Formats: sequence, C-alpha cells, structure tokens
Amino acid sequence: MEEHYDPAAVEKAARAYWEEHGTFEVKEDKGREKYYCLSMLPYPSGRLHMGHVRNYTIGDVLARFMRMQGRNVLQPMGWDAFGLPAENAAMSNGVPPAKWTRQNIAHMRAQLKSLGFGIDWSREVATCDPSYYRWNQWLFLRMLEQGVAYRKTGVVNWDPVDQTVLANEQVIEGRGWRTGAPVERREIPTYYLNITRYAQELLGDLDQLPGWPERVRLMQANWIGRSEGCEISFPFAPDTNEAMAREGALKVFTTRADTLFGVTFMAIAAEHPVATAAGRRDPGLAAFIEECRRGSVMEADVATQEKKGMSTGLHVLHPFTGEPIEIWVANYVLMGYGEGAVMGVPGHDERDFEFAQKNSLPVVTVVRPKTGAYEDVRAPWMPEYSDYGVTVNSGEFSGLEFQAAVDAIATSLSRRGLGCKRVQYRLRDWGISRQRYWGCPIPLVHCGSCGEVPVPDDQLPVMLPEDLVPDGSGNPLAKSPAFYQCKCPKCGADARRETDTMDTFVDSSWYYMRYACPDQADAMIDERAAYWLPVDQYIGGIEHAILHLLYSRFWTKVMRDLGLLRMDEPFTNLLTQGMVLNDVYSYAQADGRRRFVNPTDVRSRRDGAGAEVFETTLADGPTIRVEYQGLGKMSKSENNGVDPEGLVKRFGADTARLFTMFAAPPEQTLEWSDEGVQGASRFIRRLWNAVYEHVKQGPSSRLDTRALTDAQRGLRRAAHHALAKAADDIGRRRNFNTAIAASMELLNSIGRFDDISDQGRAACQEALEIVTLVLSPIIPHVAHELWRALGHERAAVDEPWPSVDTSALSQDSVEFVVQVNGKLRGRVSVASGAEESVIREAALADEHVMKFVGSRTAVKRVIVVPGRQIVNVVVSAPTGGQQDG
RNA sequence: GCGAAAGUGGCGGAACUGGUAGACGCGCUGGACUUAGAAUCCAGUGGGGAAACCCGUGAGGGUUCGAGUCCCUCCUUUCGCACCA
Repeated sequence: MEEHYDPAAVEKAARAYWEEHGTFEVKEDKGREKYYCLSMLPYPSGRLHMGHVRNYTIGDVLARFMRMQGRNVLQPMGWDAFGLPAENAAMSNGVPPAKWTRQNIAHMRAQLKSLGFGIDWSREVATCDPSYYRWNQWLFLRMLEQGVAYRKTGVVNWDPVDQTVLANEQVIEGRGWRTGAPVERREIPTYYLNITRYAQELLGDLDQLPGWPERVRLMQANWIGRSEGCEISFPFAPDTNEAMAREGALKVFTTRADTLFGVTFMAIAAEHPVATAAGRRDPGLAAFIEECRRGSVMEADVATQEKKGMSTGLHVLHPFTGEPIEIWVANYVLMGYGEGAVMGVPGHDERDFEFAQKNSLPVVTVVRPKTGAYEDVRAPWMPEYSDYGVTVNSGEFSGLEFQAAVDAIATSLSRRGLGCKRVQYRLRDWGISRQRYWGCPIPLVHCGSCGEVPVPDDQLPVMLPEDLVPDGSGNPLAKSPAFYQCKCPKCGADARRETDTMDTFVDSSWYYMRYACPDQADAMIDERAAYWLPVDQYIGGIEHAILHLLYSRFWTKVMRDLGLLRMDEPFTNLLTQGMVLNDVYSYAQADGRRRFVNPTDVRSRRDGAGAEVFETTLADGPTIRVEYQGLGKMSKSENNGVDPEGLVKRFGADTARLFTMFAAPPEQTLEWSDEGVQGASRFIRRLWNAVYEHVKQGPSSRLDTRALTDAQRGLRRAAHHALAKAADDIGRRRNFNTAIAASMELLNSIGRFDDISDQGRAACQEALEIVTLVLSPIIPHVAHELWRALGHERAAVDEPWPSVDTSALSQDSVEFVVQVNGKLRGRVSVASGAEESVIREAALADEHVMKFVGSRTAVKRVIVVPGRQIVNVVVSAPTGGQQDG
C-alpha cells in the first residue's frame, strides 16, 4: 500500500476491478431475496449537478449496504431523454435534439461512472430510443381500447413560451411549471388519460404505503381531493330560452345540501354552457364572460381576487319551494370542478356571502348552532356561520342535524329525480398531448373517411424523425410532410398522422419496469419484471411528490388491469432527499440589474469597523464589494452551483460522497461548505494513515478474545458498538450522517489506542476492518484499497456486512448517573447486572450526592432505571449545595 | 386562508422509547513540528463565575421523580395547496 493517499489512483483501480468482474451486473435469482434500489432517472441536461450526486449517492449507499446484507441488488440507471431543453438547445446552436441529447448522455454517463456508483449499466434505458417509446405507444393503444385514453376538445392550459399544452399539475400559480410564463386558455383537441377513474383507488391505496413519507401521502391525498356531497338539479324556470329548456335543469354539486333552503342565487362559471347561451343575447354579459375567461387564470393571486358577477336574467326553480332563483355568472366558480355551477348560500358560505354583499342579494339563515344563539346580522362574516348545526327555516327538513338533513334531502330529491349523493374529486384527467417535436409520437392517424385510426401494433413504433431542428415557431412535425403524410391503416386513403407528442411524464411513468428487461423486443415487460418489481426503495426529489409519483401509481394500476402486472403499487419505500443549498452573492450592475457571483469567487475580510465584508475580483480587473443574499438552492440562475466534476478532480469521488452523506440527514436540506468538504477529505486521509501505520508493521496475529487487557476490550467494545450503530442507522433509520459519526468516533478510539503488543495489534486489525467495511458503502473506492491492504484476498465489495459480537459489548461494571430531584449530581460505578438495591445503596453512598440530599431521612423516593443507567433521588424539600456551603 | 414540517453552541448537526443536552464535523484558541507558511499532530472550546455552583434546546404555562422530547397557548421560518362549492 502507498504511504500517501492518492484518490485518483485508488479510485481508478477500484473501478477497474468492479468493471472487470462485472460486479454490479445482476441476474434474476429465485433463490435469493431481491432488492430493487432505484433513483429517479436524470434528465440529460449535459452535466451532473450536486442534487444528482446527493440522490445517487444515497441510492448507492443503500444498494451497497443491502448487497452486504446478502440481497440480490438491482441498481439501474437511465435517461429521461425527451423534453423541451433539447429543443431549446437545438434552436440556439442548430444541433438536432437527438444529437444534443445523446452527447449529453455520453458525458453524464462518464460522470456517473467517475463517482463509482454500483450501477448495472447493461440495463441502461433512454426514453428517446424507439425500443423504449414503442411501448408507450403500444400501451396508449391499449388504453384507447379500454376507454382509459380518449380525445376531447376542451379548454386547455397553453404555455405561450413553450407553445404547448400543460396538464393541470404543471400549472403553478397560473404559470407554466417550466417557463414561469402566465398560462393562457385555449380550446384544442387533446388526448386525455382517465386518471379520475382510479381516483378512489389512488387515494385509498395511500394507506398501503407505510414506507412513504407522511408528507407525500398527504400531498397526494390533498391533490386527489375527495369530497362527499350531493348533486342537485334546479329545474329551469319558464323564462329560460330553448337551448336550456332542452337540458331541463341546472345541476350543481354541493357538500352542504343541508343549506339548500338558504339558496338565494345560482352562480355559474363563465365557461358554463348556460352562460354562453345567455351571452349570445346579451352583449354586456358576453363582454363580462370574456373578461372572466382572460382574467381568472392570468391573475397571479387568484384566491384574493375580487368577487365579480353579472346576472343572466334567467331563473331556476327551487326543488322544494318552487321559488324562482336568479342565475348569475360569477368569476369565483370554476368550470373544471363539479358541475361548473354552485348554489349560492350566503348565509353559510363565506364566498357566497361576499358575492351577495357585492351584488345586494338577500342572505337567509337556515342553520343554527347546536347550542347558543345565532345572530341574523351578517356583517362582518363570522366563520362559525359555515359550521355544522341544526336546520331551521327549511320546511319539512327543519330541526335536523347535518347528516340527518343531508340524508333526508338527498332521499327526497332522488325520489323525484332531482338529485343524489355523489363523491367528487379535485383530480382531473391527465391531458397528455403536447404540440412539441422532441417527444413520443402519439400513434394515431386522422383519415378523412375513417376518422381517428389507431396505428396497428405491427407498425409500431411510429418513429420520431431525429434530424429535425425546431425554429421556435410551433411543432416541426406539423411542418414535415415526410412525417405527417401517410396512408390510412384502415382504408388506405391519404391520411394525416397525428403530430402531437406525449407529455414526458408518460415516459417516466413506467421506466423502472423496463430496467428489468430492457432487451425484450416482443413485449413491454416480461417475467423478469415480476421478479424485480415492485421497487423496494425509490429515491428522488420532493418536487416529484405529486406529478411523477401519482402518474406512476396510476400507470401501474392500468397495467395491472390489463393483466400485465400483478402489483398494485410500484414503489414500496420512498425517500425524498432534500435540496442542496449554497450561499448566494450578488452585486448591482450599472444598469441596476443584479448579477450573481459564484461563492468560490468570493473572499471575506473584516473592514475597518470589524464587520465582515465580501469581495470579488471581476474578470476585467477591479475588486468590488458583493452582498450576501443568504442560502439558496444551487442553481444556474443564482450562480451558486458547485461542479461535481471539479470536486471529484480535486478531492476524489469518495470525499464528495462522504461529505454529501455526512453534512445532513438525507431528507433535510444540505448546506454546502468548502470547509466541510475538506473535513471529509481529512477524515479519509486519517483513515488511510491509520491503516498504513498498522499494516506497515506486518501482519497481525489472531485475536484471542479470552486473553485481553481492559484497553483491548475497550477497543473491541468501541468497534462493535460502532458496527451495531451503523447497521441500525443505515439499515433502519437511513441516517447516514450518524453512521459516519460513529465510524469517526471509532477511528478516534483507534488513534488513541497505542498498544502494539500481539493482541493489541490484533484488536486494532479487527477495529480497522470494521471501520473499513462499515464505510465501504459510502466511500467504496478507498475501502476497496484499504481492505486489500489489510490482507484480504476477496474484494471489499463482495464481503458481507460484519456481524456484531455481542460479547464484546458487555462490560464488568457500568456507570450510573445519579440525579437529585432530576439534576445531575454524581456518578457511581456498579457491577453490571447488579440488583436495584445495590445500585440504590451505591447512589446514596456517594459523597457528592449526599451533599445535595442532606440527610438520609430527607429521601422520599429513589427511582432506578437500569435500562438507562440512571438513578433519581427524590428529596422532599429542595436542599441544594448552598446549605452545606 | 387551509394543511404539513421545523425552531438546539459561532456554523452544519446529534440526543431514536420522556432518562447524563450539545455526539461527530466545521470554525475558533493555545501548543508541538517548521526558516516561514501550508499540511499534520496534541490540548481546549454552550453562557456566567476565581471556585462552589448557577443558567441554558423560539416565548409562556402545564403533566412528570425527571421534558429538547408529551399536552395547551403564542411567535418565527420553510414547504405544499390555494375561490374545490
């Protein structure tokens, strides 16, 4: 072994060994318990960032740890290779997206390899390969057959920058999730996947996922948004026009059927057909409808928007009283939820109340609290008006509590065909059409005589041409006759191929299945998938808590119902890793705009007054002051990223891995620290030096556990204690930082241990072996070399996790902490396993303790907790040391 | 507004079931080595106090022999959802 640690040489050698031996290539093995460890696949943007390093290190540590536990571990990797950045890059430098993407993959693959991740590269998948996306198309056609996929012309969210449709999930605060541009509404034909069909199961099965963070399950539950209520039909009054009369009634959904007698108006969305019909006769109303349409989504803060409305002049009839009720168009009613219409009950709903106040509509009280009086004066609004209570002024339904009133009203309505109980979900169907080039083609043909025709299975995949370069105006596929001109598969006539491509979330909804059998040419998945699935441990960012994870769950259930899978849920355990943060520095440029300075280019010093100031030297010479802006997620926009490649070059992959695992628990944010990185590097060198100093004295003899000194036994105890703690921290708690801390403590103990006798060296050898193997999942390269240096033929990566020698943990005597009235006052040593009375006497015999007790007669109670090695002496009156002093 | 998580030294964090608060690391201080620095090694490092001790986990109350941990009220921060009828 070399005297000095040279990360580059050590890491190269270790990786060469793993590569040569095909260490991480796995086969299905029915005789061994499998462990499928999966990290979310990266988008091939060009370079790895620290978030990737953190994500894949967590996955790799778990994979290597489980391998040491004897599991048959699959850890694959692939590329989420379709998507818009490739098109944008193509526009700015003229390279086709396919070429750009494949170059990026090649570079990032090399970067991943340089970090030493134990990946089975023989299973690599890129979603832009026809052999992969062919099965997107195939399954889409199956969904079409089952009615899970369907085409609908409707209002969609349109991103004006990316020139494409967005799913509801991709609109954040009225803006596109990627571009941040205000989303517009457009009506175009779009393909949808009927995820709402699975809403109840997607919600209910969350309870079957105890291995998921509570937070993620809650976010999904909220997103699915189940509410129980009633559908109520309000018949149109005779004044209504013929278009509506045909409909017969205006339907609403409500969770508060008990307030039905408090309805004083009806409110409908601007896009509601009744509004459209009324608008045709009333130009003023038409203008208002148009204003709502434009306004509602564009407004940054929709929730605080002023409630506006305009009467249609039309009426419906109350289903029980027959009273006419005026229909209003209201900007606070959403077309996409429920029926796009609500019954206005200003007496018991804050929003309806606000609307009624603005438009001078009457307020009626129909629910009073179970106890106490209720004011009929309605300004200001009190939240308790929306509480459940007892119905009043509700005809035959008066005097009922909430549930009874709802039941009675629903029963009566359904008898007359005017309503029923219903469950409503917030979740909408998933629109998957994208007017983009770099995505999976939707396998359909539009024929003048046959209509929409699916591409036959034997003609799949519909190949995406790879040589197009988008110019920024619309979809290049729609301008490429070579792509869209085709024959109708049914009648053979000239037809037009669908030019929309699929949302890239389709690609990532099932990629983890394909890793099981990436070479399967005749089917989407085969029996090998049954061996590996479900994924035992999934690791990725919290930002995918809703979209990707919900779509994947949905996709799994669809495939199950098609008979392709036997599982209900794809990911048994989920770990959501925290963001990687770094300092943010900026200064104001001459034009007033802020320019961000990378933290590596910032120096700190004290000014004349002793305050810390930050400076940077610009490329053109001058040194200027910069302002510290706090911590922010590592990003291009704030110029605070740390390049993993540079880090690996300077310190080695093991240091990068060790630091990211040590600085914070995996689910928390990680604050970057250059000093912390150096600390990690220093630790690895100390470990290296410890092994070097040990092995340089030649092989050590066999450990004889029966003939050890106290110090030797002490070292063994430290080693086995660290081993037990690390196994628990990694295996159960997923707290890698404390496992590393335990290893550091052990190395500190080894450093203090200077017994070079025969058995002393044997104990040292054992401790060094333990620290090496315990850390091998985290710093695998250096562990590989140290293990070899410690005299082992077999590679560290093939070693099982060492077993704890419980006899090494036992002690002859144990120290008890003695408290007086809960305050630490002394320590006593007693024989291990001593009786409680012995411990008690030892505690009371302690001089220091007695000083605080005063006299034995003052002792009221003595609590001995053997498991915690603590004794608490309860003294009647607070005495304290000052009595004696 | 609703929902969730979190507030611990100069900093990142530890304390898992209520049982020694501050493990481990960074930083800092002193020392050794060195012409000097870097690196490395040794010692110290929550605050106050000469010491005995006292005080300390966002604030205030409570339960308990014992509370960072449990309960109540409040404050702050972060995240998610946001007119969902």
